[in-house]
Amino acid sequence: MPASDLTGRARLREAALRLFAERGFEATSARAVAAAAGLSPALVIHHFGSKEGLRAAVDEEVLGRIGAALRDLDGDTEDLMSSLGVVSARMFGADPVLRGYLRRVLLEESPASAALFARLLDGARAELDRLSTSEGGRAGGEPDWAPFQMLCLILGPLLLEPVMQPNLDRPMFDPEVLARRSAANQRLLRHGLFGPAPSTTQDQRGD
Amino acid sequence: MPASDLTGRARLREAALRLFAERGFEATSARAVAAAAGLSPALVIHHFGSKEGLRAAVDEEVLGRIGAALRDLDGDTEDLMSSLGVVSARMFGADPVLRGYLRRVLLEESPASAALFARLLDGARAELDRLSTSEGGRAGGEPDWAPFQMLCLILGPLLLEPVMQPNLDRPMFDPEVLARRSAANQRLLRHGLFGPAPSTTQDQRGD
DNA sequence: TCCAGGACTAAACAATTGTTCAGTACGTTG
DNA sequence: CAACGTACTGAACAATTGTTTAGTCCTGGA
Repeated sequence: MPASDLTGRARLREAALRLFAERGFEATSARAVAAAAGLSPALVIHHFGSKEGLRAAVDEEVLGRIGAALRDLDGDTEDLMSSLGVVSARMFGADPVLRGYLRRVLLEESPASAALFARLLDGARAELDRLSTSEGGRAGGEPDWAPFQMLCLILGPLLLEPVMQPNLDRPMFDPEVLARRSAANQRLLRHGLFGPAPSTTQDQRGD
Repeated sequence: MPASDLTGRARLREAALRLFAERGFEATSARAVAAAAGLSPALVIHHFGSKEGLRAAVDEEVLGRIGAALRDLDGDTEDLMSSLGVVSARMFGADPVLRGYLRRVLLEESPASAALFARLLDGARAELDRLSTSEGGRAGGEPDWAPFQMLCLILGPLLLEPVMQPNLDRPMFDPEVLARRSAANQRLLRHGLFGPAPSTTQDQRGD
């Protein structure tokens, strides 16, 4: 039981993260969180002031993890167009709980979620700028929409996982499946759906 | 007051659709639905058996509307690649309430939502088949992922509307904005992000 | 006319909700 | 040792939840 060597506050936060991701915030009672942490419901108030305070703490924790992962990423920009794919793989792919929580956060209209999305959008824009100069050409179409399109391709699988997974025989975020999807996304962004054939021995990083 | 000439059952269902779309199912009380419809909470039980039954009725209504729109669509396949864009425009674009409800439905893992998504996926697949033969070439990359990518581009704006809208100065589903986005999506699917320049006098249908 | 049935309501039900309160155990500091 | 603050608890609080019950109103068929 590795959860038990955490402080009570942290145990509550972890349990809340898991339950909020599974059932959503409204559908999760403070009692359920406390029970999952093996503690008294009154502790939620004692540590976080209110259930809403608990949500804020979980939000902060999650956004912190994402921020850290994004910061780690700036170091290894080995290949163009690969970075956001690595994010998607390392972060979204790794932890199903984090995926579930993010899925719910991105659907709300809280300032925090809008800020997170704006950050992701900036990342995509920067990546596309680098990419377009290296690719020689100017950005196609409406350059305003390109970063958004890119984000749709990356976040789509995250958001649609619950409805898409039943149509597949393998886990969507299995490393191999994710790598193949990333490769397909790269090809789409570069050449469209009907571009040159994929080189079968291509490396499988990036997005 | 055009809502008042509906039967009580329909008024409850409409109010529920609106409130569920706004706040979500769990966060909406049966009393709130009844109050919005100007009726007694007991009527929810009388007409639908339970709050869950009300949700089922709303689901059926919404899926019915979508099904009808999809069926209407089969007639006018004027141009390749345009159909799903028209769906997105006519259906998702038209009604913000429907958008909100769909957004929430697609995030759940109910059998109904998976079935709806499977239908959309089939539509995308069929569209891409038609498109790939007309386009001369075989489908690029992993043809398994192509329909999913297409759906991500179409459903992405729907799902991400709450977090994306704050980054824009015009409504995301304004007809003109939506047309421009559809055109950008078409170009991406055909030629990638760095393909030929957009012909400025292009018509604005499709996706 | 009577009456059967559906639409509809007010009032109350038990259960669950977030939260408060009084109090215990415990380590730290004076 | 005393005092204190912090982690923590069980029991209770008021409010809200979905649902039930008993009953009223009204319409349509016999």
